[in-house]
Amino acid sequence: MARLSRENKAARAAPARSRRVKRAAADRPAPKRRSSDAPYHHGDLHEALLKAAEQVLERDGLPGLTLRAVAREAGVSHAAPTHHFGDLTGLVSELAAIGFRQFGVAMAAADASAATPSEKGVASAKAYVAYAEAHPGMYGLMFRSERLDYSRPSLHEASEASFAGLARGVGASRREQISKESLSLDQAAAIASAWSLVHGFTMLLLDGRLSKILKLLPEGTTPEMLLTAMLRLSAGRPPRP
Amino acid sequence: MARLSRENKAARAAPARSRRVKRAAADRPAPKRRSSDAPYHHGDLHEALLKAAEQVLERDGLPGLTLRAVAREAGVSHAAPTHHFGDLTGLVSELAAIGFRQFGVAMAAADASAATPSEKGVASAKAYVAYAEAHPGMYGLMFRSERLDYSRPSLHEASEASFAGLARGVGASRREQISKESLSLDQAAAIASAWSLVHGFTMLLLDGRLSKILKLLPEGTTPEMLLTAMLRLSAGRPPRP
DNA sequence: TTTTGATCTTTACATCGTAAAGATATCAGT
DNA sequence: ACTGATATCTTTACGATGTAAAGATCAAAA
Repeated sequence: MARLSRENKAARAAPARSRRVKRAAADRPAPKRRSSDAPYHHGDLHEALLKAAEQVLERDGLPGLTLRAVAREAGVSHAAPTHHFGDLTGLVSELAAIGFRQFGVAMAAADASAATPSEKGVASAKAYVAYAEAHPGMYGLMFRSERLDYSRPSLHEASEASFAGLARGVGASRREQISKESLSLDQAAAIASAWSLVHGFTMLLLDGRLSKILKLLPEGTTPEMLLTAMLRLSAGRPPRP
Repeated sequence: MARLSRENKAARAAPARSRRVKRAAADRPAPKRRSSDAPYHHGDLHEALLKAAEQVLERDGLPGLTLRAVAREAGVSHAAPTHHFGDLTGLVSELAAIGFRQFGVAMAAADASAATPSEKGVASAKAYVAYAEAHPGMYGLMFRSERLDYSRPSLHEASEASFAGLARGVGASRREQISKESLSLDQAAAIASAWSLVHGFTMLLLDGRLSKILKLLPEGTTPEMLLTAMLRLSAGRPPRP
């Protein structure tokens, strides 16, 4: 089951160097990249840590995303991230905020690429699922992590923006303005339905819970084709042969 | 002996009793229930551990569900669960199987309580969400835990049964038989849509991501009312004032 | 140049999962 | 009834993790 048992599999770089060399700035961490984008003290941690965290996340999944693993990946001591993010919740929340921004960009691009409101809806839904499939670790972090702190401004704002985009898209497909003050039950139901459908589909797909359904479908049917059929249904169209 | 002065933060029950009395079977663990269903060695662990695990889960959430916390709750040593479940994955998987069975019972009851296929669908959907609201820890364990082992027969079978019930319900509402051999794209889309909608709604609700929408609705609008409106929409009914 | 403060490293500790060895009670076989 | 075998539970031990605290190091202000 690949319990990931020993965890020693890292130990990639500089196992012997820690002899307390003192002085010798050229011998800094730098086990990985050493590009010129290190204009600061030891380099631009904060940014480097976030990149390392995303790599660890997509490589080892959510359970592998630990402060120490990120520090290893970035080639710094295990306590270095603390100074930049406070604790694991801090790091994870900042990373999730980045995810929501990437996600928002992808959704906006899909929306802009389609002409009619109905086409925009389909394109957005496909982009939604496509993002999750391309970045399953990130999507899981954003939507299933118990360690997110939404009181952090960056995360709050980024996720808020994602939601606003969704609400605007649904409003457009209904040809009405979505107020920021109040919603009719019907508007709320439309928004919640769209979000629930696509979010639920994505979660079930990432969790492998649709594989049985997909296996019973004609050879070569992709998740995207299934999603398309679902959207056709919920749009009230007649079944297609 | 009786080190035990470690991990005392809980210490909810019987904190003084661990005096190592040797001999004296009546003084066994039994810090909690002491019913007559203890026909075995020290009592019926396995069952007691599962009950303790559910309590810990619903009290402290998924992150609080640790092997040692369950052992504490049951009043046994921290390594006792290992012998019954192998590891944390084992315990968690068995507990999830129990959850799927509870869940299946609730869904079947809802289905049986309604008359027409369409009413059955609505009742089932409400029962789905109601179960998750009543047992948020369990639902999270079943649908968002990364530590489930579906190769375990009990879990595989229990979750399989849940899915079969869902497929059967959707088939009934479409007045057609769902084959176990193959599905049409339309049938698959109907099943996946129903599941995605209700599962997505549940996840978003439990994560608090619908609270903003609910807050913009007329005073006193409950999640269930929102769900009802959503189901009305997806059934293709006209909006209701 | 010297001091200061931010950045990073060491060290330390409590908790967790898990393995292994020691204790204890139940049961089978005589 | 006694004795050994076996399942059950406890102790002990180890590596991993998050996090706090103290020490070291470097950029830049003074």
